[in-house]
Amino acid sequence: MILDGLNTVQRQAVEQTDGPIMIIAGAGSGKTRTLTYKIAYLLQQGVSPFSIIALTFTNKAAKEMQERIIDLVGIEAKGLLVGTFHSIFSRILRMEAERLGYTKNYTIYDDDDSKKLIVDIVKSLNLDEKQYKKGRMLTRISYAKSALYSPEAYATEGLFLADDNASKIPLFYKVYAVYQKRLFQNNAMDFDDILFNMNVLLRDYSDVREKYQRRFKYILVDEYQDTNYSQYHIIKVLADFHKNICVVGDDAQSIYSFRGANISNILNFNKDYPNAKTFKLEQNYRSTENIINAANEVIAKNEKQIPKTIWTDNPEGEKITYRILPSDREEADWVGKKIQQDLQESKDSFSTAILYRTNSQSRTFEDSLRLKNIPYIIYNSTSFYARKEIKNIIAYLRLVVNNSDDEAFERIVNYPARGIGATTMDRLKIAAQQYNLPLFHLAESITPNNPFQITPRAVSALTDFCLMIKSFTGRVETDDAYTLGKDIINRSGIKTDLALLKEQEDKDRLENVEEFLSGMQSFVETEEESIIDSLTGEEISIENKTLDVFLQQISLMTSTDVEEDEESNKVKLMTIHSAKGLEFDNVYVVGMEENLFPSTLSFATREDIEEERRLFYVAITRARKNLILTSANMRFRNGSVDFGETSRFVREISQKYLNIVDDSKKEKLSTISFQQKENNKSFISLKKKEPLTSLRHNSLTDKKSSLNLKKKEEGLDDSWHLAKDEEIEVGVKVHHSKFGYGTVTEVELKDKDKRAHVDFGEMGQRVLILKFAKLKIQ
DNA sequence: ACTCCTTGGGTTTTT
DNA sequence: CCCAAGGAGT
Repeated sequence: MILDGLNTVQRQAVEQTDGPIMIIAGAGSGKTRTLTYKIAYLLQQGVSPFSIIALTFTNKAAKEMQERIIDLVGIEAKGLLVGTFHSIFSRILRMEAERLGYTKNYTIYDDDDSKKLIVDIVKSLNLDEKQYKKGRMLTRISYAKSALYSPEAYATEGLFLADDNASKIPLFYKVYAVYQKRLFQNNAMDFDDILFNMNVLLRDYSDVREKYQRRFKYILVDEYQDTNYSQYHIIKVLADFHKNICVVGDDAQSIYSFRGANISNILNFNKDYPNAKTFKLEQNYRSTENIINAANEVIAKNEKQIPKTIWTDNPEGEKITYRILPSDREEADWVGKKIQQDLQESKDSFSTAILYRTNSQSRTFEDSLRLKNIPYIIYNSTSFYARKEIKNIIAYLRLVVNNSDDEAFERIVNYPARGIGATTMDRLKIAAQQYNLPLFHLAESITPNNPFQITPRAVSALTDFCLMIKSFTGRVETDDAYTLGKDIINRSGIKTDLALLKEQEDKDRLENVEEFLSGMQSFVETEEESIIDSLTGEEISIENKTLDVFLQQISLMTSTDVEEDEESNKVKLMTIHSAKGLEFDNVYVVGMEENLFPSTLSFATREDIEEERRLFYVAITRARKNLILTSANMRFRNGSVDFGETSRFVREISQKYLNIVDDSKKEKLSTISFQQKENNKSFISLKKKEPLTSLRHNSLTDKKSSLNLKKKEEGLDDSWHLAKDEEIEVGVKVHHSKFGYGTVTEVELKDKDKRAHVDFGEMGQRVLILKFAKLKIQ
């Protein structure tokens, strides 16, 4: 019997097939295991795979689940609908798009596209771009959509309007309205639209609603604590007929409120479904006892949570290491060296991750690992597809598939250069706005004597361009993605353009293009999926290997969606957010400093701090065996230097689980290995005699910064010298290599270090630790 | 029309 | 610091 591998609660949760079910699954408690067994169990009970839908947050989680189910029950699992909210609903929307006025080839806009569109709109409405910032606009639009407020509904909601007024963006509702109109005109949806429109579809079309309500007899939702209102509502509607809904989540791991996730969805599940059965998976199979104990201590500091006791049978394990280092560079250096040692000790197992709060922290670690020849992979939110040359290719593909895609049109109409410059584009855009038409449709019908003052030469260039695109468009339905994509890349001139250039950078780009093409090829070569509903014989969907399907797929891909062989035997670098759901033997949580983690931006409210704490909880519960926390006393951030105190989260762990090593007070040179002295001579010499600024990340290559340094040093004559600690007194004039001239306003002794508060005038008030600051004095 | 350079602005997390 | 947008020069 397949349920043998489960513990009592897991088994109960699996065997309870019908009715509303909530599974509270602590970190490492076998959540995925329970979910996959549950689906396997349903199949074994004779439930058709076509009547099961399982929703996850990442493609990776979906893929893993699907594979594990196939392992359990074999080929029968085929036809199961397992995927992310966005991927499954965007597929359903493709089939039903016409009802909502889109075509099935609608484009999915990413944040970049959305932001460009917003800038355009803000300009056209003559609004102040500094007040109506694109990022802010997008966040607000996203917020409105996630709460299911259409532009019309938004404009009649007094609370929103009052808030916009108070925030000095009273016309935001207009931006939102035009944004939505333009998206629609472009036959495009942003990420939130996929969920929003799914809601509209279910609300307005009873046949569609009933079809899916009846079809999905069993609905399973992973990471339920991270659903927003829009997602919550889709699930609620879909489950309304059979009411077999099983949600799995952990309120302690809710970390996405910034994108609208609402923790009350999980906290209030029992209110929505009063007869719901709740199961708590509390035994942790992943981590050592020390790690679990520490994690429990940390999360106990939060007020809002579902009571539960996470425990483990695992051995106590090593203590958690907390190591303090002098600077971000030395932090990265130390982590690199430690990983190198670990590697030498256990050659075959290679399960190590470096987790950080912000993407920008990856740089120093990347440098450090590269220097030591340790293979690594960075999961960055700006991934392969975000590279310029790839974005250009994708824009071609998008325009071919969906001629109305203005963002794509603008991006490539003159790449490679074909004589369609800014003036022409401005005129074309004015015309398009006048007629409320997509750019392409205007461009293809324009004549030499047009009323828009577009020159005959430009008209001819535009016509040629449109004809070329159209010729490809005609092949979308018939050709496979690879054949068509290859032709587009060859005939558009992109390849020739890159091949002509001789710089190494262009060669790299050309290589990326080839890689992209081979990605298309493997997409085409994977088996075609045709899904037939075994109950009704109805064809549910056919995923042909055409370009439109390819595009839809890649627009929902993220940096974590890489092939397994690409990530095996590599150190994995990612943000803590991306690490959710993953586990590693060795986990380094770096940058454990107040202001960085928790982030300054979270200090405002208790809720925000609690979310940061949950994030920390997620971070430490990724570790199976070894957990290492590090912090740096000083760190370069946004061009200036930060002095960080130990994060409050570290202090929330009792000493009995911690092994604290303060490596920041030692003579710095002693921490640098022989190998590095060889490789990094100038780094050392800089450190010896230069002030702080030369420790910057790029000190070896960044010419600009050394120039800056010189500029600031100019005017310092020989009478200026490095100040001794005792020379620093209130009122003394000092010079700092980065901040310039200043006056000491206060001197204090803290953590055994003498610190000076210095007023640098325009550069602001700074608190400097004297032993690092290398202040000069006359 | 294109390229290079300067300037200015942002700076948490992402499907 | 890093990027993107705008300006100046070719």
